[in-house]
Amino acid sequence: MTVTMEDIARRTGVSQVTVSRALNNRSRISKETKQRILKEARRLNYRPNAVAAALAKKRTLSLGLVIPDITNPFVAEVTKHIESTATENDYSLVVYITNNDLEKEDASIRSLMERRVDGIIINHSRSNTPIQAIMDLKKEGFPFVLTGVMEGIETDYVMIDLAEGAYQATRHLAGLGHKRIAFLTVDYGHFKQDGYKKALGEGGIDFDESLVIRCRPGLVGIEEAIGKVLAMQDRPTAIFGLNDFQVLRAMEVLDNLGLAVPQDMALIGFDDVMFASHLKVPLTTIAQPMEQIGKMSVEILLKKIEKPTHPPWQVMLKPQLVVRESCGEKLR
Amino acid sequence: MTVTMEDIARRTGVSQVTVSRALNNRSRISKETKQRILKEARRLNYRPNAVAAALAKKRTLSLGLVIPDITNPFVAEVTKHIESTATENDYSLVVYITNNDLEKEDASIRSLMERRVDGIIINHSRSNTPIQAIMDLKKEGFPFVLTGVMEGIETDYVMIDLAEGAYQATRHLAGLGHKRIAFLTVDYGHFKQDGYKKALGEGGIDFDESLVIRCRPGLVGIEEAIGKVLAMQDRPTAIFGLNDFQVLRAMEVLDNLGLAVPQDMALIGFDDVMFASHLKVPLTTIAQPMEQIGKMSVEILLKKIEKPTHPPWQVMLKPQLVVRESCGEKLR
DNA sequence: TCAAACTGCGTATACGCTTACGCAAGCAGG
DNA sequence: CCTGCTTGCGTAAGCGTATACGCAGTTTGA
Repeated sequence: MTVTMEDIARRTGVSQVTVSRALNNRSRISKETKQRILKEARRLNYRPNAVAAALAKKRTLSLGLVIPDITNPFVAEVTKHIESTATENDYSLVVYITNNDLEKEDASIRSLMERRVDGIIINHSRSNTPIQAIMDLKKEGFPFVLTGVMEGIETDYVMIDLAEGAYQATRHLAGLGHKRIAFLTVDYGHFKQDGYKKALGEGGIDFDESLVIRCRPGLVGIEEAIGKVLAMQDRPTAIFGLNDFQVLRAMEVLDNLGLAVPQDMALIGFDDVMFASHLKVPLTTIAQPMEQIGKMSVEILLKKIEKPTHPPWQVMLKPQLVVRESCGEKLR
Repeated sequence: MTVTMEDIARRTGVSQVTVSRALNNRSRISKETKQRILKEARRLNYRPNAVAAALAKKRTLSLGLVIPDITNPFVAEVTKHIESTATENDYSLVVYITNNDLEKEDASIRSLMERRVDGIIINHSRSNTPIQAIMDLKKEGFPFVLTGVMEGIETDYVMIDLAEGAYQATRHLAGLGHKRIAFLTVDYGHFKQDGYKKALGEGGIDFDESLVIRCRPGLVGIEEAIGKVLAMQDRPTAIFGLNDFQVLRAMEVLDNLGLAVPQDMALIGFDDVMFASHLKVPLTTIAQPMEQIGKMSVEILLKKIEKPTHPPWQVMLKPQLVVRESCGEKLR
């Protein structure tokens, strides 16, 4: 059915190895036989079998990507750049979407290992909950890169300076006169908390433990948290800690309650996603360099594949405040 | 380095074939040896080599996906359901993003063929420009499904009744009193045109050829087209034909010119993407059943893989008008 | 001018798994 | 007691490619 090197060899009167040499542009073959073989290959519509090549070379020329939610425009944009960088380097991308399900994340990574991808990029959504499959990758020396970090394990990663982002966000809010700024920690909260505290300090505002609210994952988590914020006596005037995608949900909740942004509640996002500037109330947010994140994670992974024993490459990228309207004017 | 069935066989004193039987849960093996083998496999931390299995079985248990732009929330949402349906059936997904580049689309499909994925889902962005790689798929009997259609080739597909969608959209606009409705055709325009004309007819509005404007691909195409619309004497009061993602760009252009939606120009989208209801002016649009599109394209592809010679499965899904604010109230 | 290097191939083997088939032992039925 | 089926393995072959190595003939260099 499908044509193999053997077929071409038979028809051109050479050995399979010679065909391999011709097709892979190797030396030690004469111009003439090479041309003859290439011509015959084209005539037979030969398609190299990458599976067989992978088995022989122990290299699949494919990378794995594990992400929580492609529907989040931030993830989508990063994915776009991961894909383009991968294909530029002749790698294909095997994608798994976990929906924040840790079991599926674990299963996805194991599946990628069995499929013998050359390396894996993981956007691990919960920095503080380690996952067995990732520990295994580390232990077995399987090349992988984290987008973000996982606590308690020394790995290659590309991440954002979250403390810096949180600092900029909180400082912005404080500068506008907000004193009670609720801090919703969905994940990576502990990184952000440093920046949050620092900005409060500089603004002469005391840190209030009751203002930091731990969210459960998923959109319900957001709703619950907003509820808690609104129920507080001495109600906060601003909320920080959600990413743009989550802020969208928060806006919806507030809207349903007849509360206006930013008059009744200031909101600040994280990511600076495509639609952020197009919202009813354009979103003030912390921009992340998505192209860089994507590009660098692939580049680091490829380096790791070359030198698996090299000490971890770790990149920390800077985020940047983008002021729009969701935090409003100066208070009073 | 990595442990194989051979290793397990040696350590348990059986043949490699017996190990294969144990691990793949085949019959003709005693409970005891099976347990012994499984235990040893676990002890050695054995990971099956899917590449070798694929070569032997001539089946990779992976599907290819070719999409134009993962950054478009419509595509992202469909992709999400494609992925989940694929993994539910033990398939992995190899994703290529073309950025509307036909050459990359062609290359992506060829790459997937060489990688011997069991089938391919293609979101071909230009229904009217056939692509050689797709013709080859067809000719060689390689299983694939189109999300949308390609003219001049009989294939399996899952698509939306675009004429119906266009009809609903145009009727809605006509019902609000719009007489001059610009029709921007980016792609699949000829399908939509039928519905557009039908609704005009019912509304007692003459079809005006000059109102249909062909857009070049990409965001610049949108800008140009908007420019043309605005430059027309007897300027149209509404624009139809763009998808939600493109409408976002249109809104931006209009906004920059100080034109208000819907007062100065009514806009209607296509897709009903996640952010549509959150925009400055919430978007009236034609909703597509994204989950169904994703699920069905995988299901059809899997059927095709089972029976490659079966006549094409072709599914036509219904879209639905969602009225919000971007077309405004009744005119006058 | 002769050894050394290079050219253009072929043969053998490996990659890790699956599938077809063979074969001895055990067991049932007549 | 013999036939025929079943159980529990093993052996052989194959999937399509890459790599190591060998070898005759030719070219190169001092």
